[in-house]
Amino acid sequence: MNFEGFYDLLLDNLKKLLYPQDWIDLDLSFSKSELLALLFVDRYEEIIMSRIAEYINVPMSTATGIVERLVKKGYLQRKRSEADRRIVVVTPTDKGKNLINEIKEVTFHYYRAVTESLNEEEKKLLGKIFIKIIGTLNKVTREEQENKPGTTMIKKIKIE
Amino acid sequence: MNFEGFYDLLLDNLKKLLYPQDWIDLDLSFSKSELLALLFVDRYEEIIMSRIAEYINVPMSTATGIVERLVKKGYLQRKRSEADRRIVVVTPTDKGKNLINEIKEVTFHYYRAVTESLNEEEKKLLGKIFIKIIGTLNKVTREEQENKPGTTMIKKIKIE
DNA sequence: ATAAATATTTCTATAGTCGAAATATTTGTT
DNA sequence: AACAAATATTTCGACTATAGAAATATTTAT
Repeated sequence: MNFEGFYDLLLDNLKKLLYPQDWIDLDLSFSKSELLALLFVDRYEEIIMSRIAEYINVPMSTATGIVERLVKKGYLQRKRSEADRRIVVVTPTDKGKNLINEIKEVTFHYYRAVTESLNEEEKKLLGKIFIKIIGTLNKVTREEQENKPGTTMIKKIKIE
Repeated sequence: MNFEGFYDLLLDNLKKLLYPQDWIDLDLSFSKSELLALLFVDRYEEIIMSRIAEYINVPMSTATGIVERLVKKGYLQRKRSEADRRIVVVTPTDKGKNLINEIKEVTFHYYRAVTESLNEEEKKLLGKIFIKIIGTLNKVTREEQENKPGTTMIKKIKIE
């Protein structure tokens, strides 16, 4: 596939890519951040507010709102840490855990739909490609940020 | 890659996927819809409001706001159709076209970085997977919509 | 004992979205 | 030709999500 083809394909499907709420069409009205937060909390089983804000990349004040809504909907619960009473620990409720399992199932459904036509070797290769791509994308992004004028930054250069 | 690995990878990178404004980090503060609208208008060079609303999947009232902002920022322009004066035709300005070219360049930059990092075999498989993924997303979404109760629809069933 | 640091929430302003009503224009009907 | 219905779009008002600043509570350092 050449670039032109890729670009057209991207345009055709960008809309779908941009609204992943619709990927996981489970009749739940979640904002993107809420979805992220829920998945993140489930992953670590127990997590503090600052980590959530850090992970979804929003200020604490926003994170408060996101978690607040998930608590109101009954998917998460908050409690103060005993060791340090400034800290708020967030955990999924049973309802939250059930929901995440549903999401995992839907995800699995997609995974299988894509991979079922592949043989073992291809599946293995796919994993490698995936990781390579993500690595490359991260690298390019980082390089671009370093090249950005205006922002003072240390640029690492290779000495051969 | 098995499902567990895939799911972890997805979680790690979902955040990045969800905020594609940051992919195309060009120092312009665009909402997702604005980006979509701009790319869409550029693609057809000349397009009417209803098509825009349809494409980005928002009500007309929202589309009005989106285009309004892009016009204010100088990327798009509106004019009334001579043939039918109810219709508003939207076209990109020169500034808008330049911006889109920049976006295309950045996209190409990423595209090349990824394709260069892969060997022939990997590229081939990737192309296959890409098309498969998009097809699957389209299919699954469609099926889910057909299954939604309330909306009357024809459901196609396979006879074996 | 008190100042500084840390974790979080509350408050206020702002941007984007949506549905309903309003406006302007065209098409169909008699 | 006259007027109702249909179409394309915008305006208005309500609501949600987000962010920065100030406030609160608690812990750590001096």
